Amino acid sequence: MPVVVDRHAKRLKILHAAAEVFARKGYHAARMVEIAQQAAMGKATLYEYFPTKEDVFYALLDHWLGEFEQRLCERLRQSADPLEQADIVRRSAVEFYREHARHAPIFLEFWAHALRSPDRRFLQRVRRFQRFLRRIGIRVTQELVRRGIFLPVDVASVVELEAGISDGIFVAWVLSGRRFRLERAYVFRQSVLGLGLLSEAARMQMRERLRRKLEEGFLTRRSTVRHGMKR
Amino acid sequence: MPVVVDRHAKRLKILHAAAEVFARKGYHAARMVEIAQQAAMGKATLYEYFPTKEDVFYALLDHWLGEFEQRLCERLRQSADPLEQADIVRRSAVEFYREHARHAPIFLEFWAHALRSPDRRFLQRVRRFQRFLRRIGIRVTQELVRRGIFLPVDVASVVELEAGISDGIFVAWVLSGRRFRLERAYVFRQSVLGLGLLSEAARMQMRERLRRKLEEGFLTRRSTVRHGMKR
Amino acid sequence: MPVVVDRHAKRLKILHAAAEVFARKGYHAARMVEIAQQAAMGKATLYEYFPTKEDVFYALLDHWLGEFEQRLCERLRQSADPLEQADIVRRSAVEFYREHARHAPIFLEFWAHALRSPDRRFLQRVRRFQRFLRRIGIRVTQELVRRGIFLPVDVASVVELEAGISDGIFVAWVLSGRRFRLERAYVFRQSVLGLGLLSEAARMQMRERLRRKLEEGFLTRRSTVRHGMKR
Amino acid sequence: MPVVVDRHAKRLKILHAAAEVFARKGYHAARMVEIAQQAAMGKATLYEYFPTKEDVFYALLDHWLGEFEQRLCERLRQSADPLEQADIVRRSAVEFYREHARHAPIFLEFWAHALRSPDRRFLQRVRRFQRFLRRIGIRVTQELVRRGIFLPVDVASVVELEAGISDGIFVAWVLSGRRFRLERAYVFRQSVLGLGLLSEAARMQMRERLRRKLEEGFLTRRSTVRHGMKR
DNA sequence: GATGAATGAGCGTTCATTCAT
DNA sequence: AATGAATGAACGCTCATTCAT
Repeated sequence: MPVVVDRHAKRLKILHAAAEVFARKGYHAARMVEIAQQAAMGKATLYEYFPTKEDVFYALLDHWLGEFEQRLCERLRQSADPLEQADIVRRSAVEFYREHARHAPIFLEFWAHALRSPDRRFLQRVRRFQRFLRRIGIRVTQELVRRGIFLPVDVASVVELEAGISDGIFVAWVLSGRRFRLERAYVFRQSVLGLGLLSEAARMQMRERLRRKLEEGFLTRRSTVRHGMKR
Repeated sequence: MPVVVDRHAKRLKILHAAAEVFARKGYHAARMVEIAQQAAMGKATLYEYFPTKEDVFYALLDHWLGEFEQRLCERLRQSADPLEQADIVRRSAVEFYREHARHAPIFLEFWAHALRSPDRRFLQRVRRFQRFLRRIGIRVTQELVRRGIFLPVDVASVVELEAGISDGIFVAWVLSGRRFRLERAYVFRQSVLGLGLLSEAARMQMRERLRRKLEEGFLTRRSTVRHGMKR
Repeated sequence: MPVVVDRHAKRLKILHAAAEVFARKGYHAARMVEIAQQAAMGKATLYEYFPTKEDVFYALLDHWLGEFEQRLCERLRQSADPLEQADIVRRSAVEFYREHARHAPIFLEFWAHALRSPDRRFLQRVRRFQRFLRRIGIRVTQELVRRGIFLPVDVASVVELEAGISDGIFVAWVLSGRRFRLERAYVFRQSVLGLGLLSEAARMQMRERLRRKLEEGFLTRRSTVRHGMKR
Repeated sequence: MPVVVDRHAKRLKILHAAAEVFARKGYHAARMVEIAQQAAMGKATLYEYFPTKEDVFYALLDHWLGEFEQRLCERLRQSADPLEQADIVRRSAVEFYREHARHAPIFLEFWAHALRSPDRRFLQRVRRFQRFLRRIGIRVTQELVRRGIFLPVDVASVVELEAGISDGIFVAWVLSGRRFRLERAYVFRQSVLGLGLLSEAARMQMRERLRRKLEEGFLTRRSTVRHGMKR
């Protein structure tokens, strides 16, 4: 039993080390020996836990997505209100990305890798995660429509769009060198979508608040993307 | 003079070959010899045109982005109306992505590469392209606000969001195995944003049409992401 | 501790193998894989011990010169008499060259390489060795002058000349296909220099013996250079 | 006929260009394209004159040695006195080396190459040159012995030694970074050998002059090898 | 005759993985 | 279980040489 615990802890240690090195160098430029050094263990020990380098990469993907899935499930269980749930999802995503800010470029590689590796696990895992997120999104959105808060819309499309926006903001954030506040961008997104999707009644109620958000934007003076990009 | 033409034509031939191989295998797994074979020339000939493999990769990025920039500029010159210009941008983007559907995963790699290569050109080029797009977006959006078509909003943030959404839809499209129609997704996005950003007056006018779009969605029955993902 | 021994032993094994291959093919024509085969190990193992081919080459130079320096130092410690020391130097040089007869051409390459490689270590090492030899030569010659055995001469020049002669004989020996006895050539050199540099008193004493050497020469009938060169 | 002249001139032009590049980079690091550029002609044109790179190298060796042989022959024809002839040989050698000071390292490479190239021409040509020099040396030395100027010595050995010394001084000169005056070193050599080989009668006559040379040495203060070597 | 464009054979080096301890 | 030493398969790149004009 303690052996199992140790084994699991060591696996995690390797994954954390791998995350650092992958983030720093990229999957291909990362060397197994660097990961081993980062994990403060011998090179061959890695192979006791993962049969190949690609398996380490996959395990990292699975670990992160699984962790997020689990955390989100737990939190959603604490509220039945769809609006609150929408907030939980958004906050969880932001939190997750912020925690892994250093590792952000790895996600782009996961996607690229998933699309081309003969190893189908990557694409399958990514899609499973997408289905997971979309399922939640659909449940929440359907409830919003049912309650008359949202206009009658094609729920699946809205969710697909929201998910895409989420990834898109993330990409922009990473490529900009993380020069804006991710939370504010998500709130801004929410406001725009809200103004677009809310039913007339709900809209009337929230209009002023949302418009103020739109006027504010999310690109603060000190960290405006446009300025940051000038160099 | 014919030499110049030949040289340029051969450069393009190499880039097209490289695009195929990079798309099929990914940048790292792509072998120079494969690119040479694909281009129906000797391996060393590549090196007459590009000093390193990374230079081929960069040249491809530059070629595609430059091509898009140029094409978009030409088209925008043909209209002064901001609404039409917004349409031109959207249609050009969709057209570009569709043309390069086969090469789509390469863009994810460009991004990932830009974020980590010691070769700064990649990031610089990507950011230059982003500035180019955002500059146009800002001009168009400002005009829309000025004319009272859009609500008063933080224009830079809206443009940043729109750009992010655009990339996000593209990522979703690619990861889904291109299971939905890209144009329809863009139109859907436009409708949601429109309902969110339009001034009351403009909104009244277009509401019915936009709502119908929202009800329709962009995930057709035959090519729904959820279905596609079942496997 | 045994690890260190092994590591050092393996390094030497590689150097010996490299010496064979360099001697057979020359530095540039020598292939790393040949050296590895000669050393009965995998190609990559070489790189565990030496980062580049040029480093192997340098290590060989350093190893040989260092070995000679060390051996010579030890032997010189056993005698304080300058005449005996001159003999020790001469005998050590001959012994060294004979031991490395097979590798002789490599030395020409060391010289050529030292003169042109951007890697300054080669030239620095060769010059350090020269300084080492000249320092000893100067000490010995100064003593010979001080004791009145040699005429008053510019010691540094004599030593420089002697060193040059030594290298020159070596080159002639190698280029002739080693067709004369190296020791005898060195003795002959000693006799000529002796007759030239000895003071009158010393000269009187040794004249007959030296003249006999001069009459004998060092090109034996069986291995005359002129004969060897007829083809 | 004019064609032949042109062809010969162009051959020479190539050889001069090759000499520069070989001297700068060494035989192996020298690129055919560099030689072509240095010769201000197209790369393929070289191949109209020399079938391979090694042929250029050989032609250069042959050109230089042949030039020297021819020049020496002409000069020797102008005097019958062996002492004068010895001077002519020495002066010609010094003159030759000085003219080709820039190319000096190439000679080390000729030697190294001759010893290992499967192309026997190199060794044969070098040895032919050695025979040529030794033949002259023997004639001169025999005459010196016959006239009683030199002691009775083994002429072939003396000549072999002298040739070796000549090469040795050259090597020392090159490796030292040409920090001493080559002529003075040769004169110094002559003095030492003279004092050693002259018969009693001749010795008496020249003793004072030669001893002064020995005291002077050839390492001038400003350009002493020892100083130069300290760095 | 002169040449630049084209090329494939070849090599140094890397690194994921295995093995012996 | 843990590891450093060993390794071969693999690849980017070079360059002497050839070829088409």
